[in-house]
Amino acid sequence: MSEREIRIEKAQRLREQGIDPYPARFQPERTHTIPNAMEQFETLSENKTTVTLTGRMVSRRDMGKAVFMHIEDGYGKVQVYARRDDIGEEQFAVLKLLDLGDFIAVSGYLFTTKTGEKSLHAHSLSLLTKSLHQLPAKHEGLKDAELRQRKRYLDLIANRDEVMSVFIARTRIISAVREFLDSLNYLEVETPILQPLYGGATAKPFSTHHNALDRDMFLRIAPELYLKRLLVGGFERVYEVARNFRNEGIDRSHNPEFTMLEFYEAYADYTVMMQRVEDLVTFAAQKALGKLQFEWGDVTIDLTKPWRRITLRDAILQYVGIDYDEYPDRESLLNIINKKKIHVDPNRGRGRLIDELKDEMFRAGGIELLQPIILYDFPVDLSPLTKKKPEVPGTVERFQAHLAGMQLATSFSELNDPQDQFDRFEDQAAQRALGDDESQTMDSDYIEALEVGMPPAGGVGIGLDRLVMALTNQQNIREVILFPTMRAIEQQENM
RNA sequence: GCGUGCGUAGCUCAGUGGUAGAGCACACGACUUUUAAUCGUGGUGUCGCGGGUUCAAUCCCCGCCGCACGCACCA
Repeated sequence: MSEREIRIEKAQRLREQGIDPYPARFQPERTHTIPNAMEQFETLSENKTTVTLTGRMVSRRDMGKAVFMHIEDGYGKVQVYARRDDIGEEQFAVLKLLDLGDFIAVSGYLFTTKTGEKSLHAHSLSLLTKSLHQLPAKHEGLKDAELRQRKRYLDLIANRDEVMSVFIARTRIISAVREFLDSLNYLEVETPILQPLYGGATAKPFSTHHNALDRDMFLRIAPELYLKRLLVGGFERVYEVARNFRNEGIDRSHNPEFTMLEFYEAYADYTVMMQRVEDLVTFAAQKALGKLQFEWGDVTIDLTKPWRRITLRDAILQYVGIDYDEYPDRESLLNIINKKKIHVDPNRGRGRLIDELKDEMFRAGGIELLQPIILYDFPVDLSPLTKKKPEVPGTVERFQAHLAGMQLATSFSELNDPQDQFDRFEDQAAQRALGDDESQTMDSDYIEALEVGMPPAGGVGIGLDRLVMALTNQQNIREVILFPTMRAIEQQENM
């Protein structure tokens, strides 16, 4: 007989004794959360005040006519001491049918055991929920990475402190991000996830079909083009905490669905947005986690402002030893790259080659480049939505913030010249025709919006999952996403 | 997508070409202040799935599935 069958039978025996293993309500009601009761331990125990605590039974030591156990609620853990003489024959018999994992309510008074543990001395207890499965072994935890992600509830139970603290941090960070933007009079908005055209980033989309409209649609790869339509409409500062979907590979820093913060500000340019990014990240870190220094593996990352700012050109020159401005065409740049024995895809355009040099830079820069850094002034090739920098031909007003070696934010002065935007889309379409299936598609409604007039504006996209990774020392994005995308496995029958 | 590694009890892990083990958990018993409680007794199983080699496969080979890591792609 399996553990599950044993527990189902126990539930049946409880029912036969008139006890519902899944009661709709219980009396008396919970009086305190566990930490709440512990905070008031002195007073409550002195007066032997009756308190009722609830939680999942996570350990248990049977001592004949008495039982010690620990119960855990959403906030803390406490030991319960239940003697037959205190709770009575009937309830003690019920207690004998309870298992690790069951939720119970316990009423009694707080006291300190002779070994010094603050505990709850039960005078009555009741079953709230019967558990039909064994909990993972308490001392080993749940280590299997696959099980941890597929059955996150088990992960949360077994590795409670570590796992819960990461996700609590995540929520606090995102709350702090909202607080920061709200305080600057940014308006949080929602834009379509289901889109007739996808744009705002270079990525492959997930496509789907709307039956009633008989139309193919896409899950958004970015909210960008909608948010900027709102600038056209007259909102000056908008942001969205946007779940995006990109039909691409999965690795330690990529999940097919991920959360991106985008915010746009009229009358600002990318230099203003640099300040915003620094301020936002440091505010969120300080507010949510109370510090600006963070462990990242063996290194301490320091978010203290100001962050290092360097042009992409200078950074690549410093760390890779190539000044790409000296190689203005694709062939000469590829030539020097090959001479330096840097491995790149030889079929790339010049912009892509520079992008690869940027990656090479982070490999070469080592731990120095784990610190926050802002790289600015990018080649125009890869930035179809970015305003050109008038002083430097071939360059756009764009920056990327990197943290812990990951690209954290990308930002630019938003292109608002409809003709220029049209030409860039055309250019993208040409690249698409050449087989680049990630180039952006012509969005003529967006062009029309720009024709109506979008004020000059700066915009930022920040990968919030990655921000959380950096601030919680998690090296894999799946550790900061509660239910990361998994491959399908055949469903177990009878589960 | 490619390469490497891994997949054994509920959990954490050993192990072997001769039909599978430990600790925890679990079952039964003892114990009314224990806390990795203790003591006694007893099981745990499609050894990821499918095929092949072999007298015999959990082990060797092939394919598949899943996961991890690296590369590619991307944020």
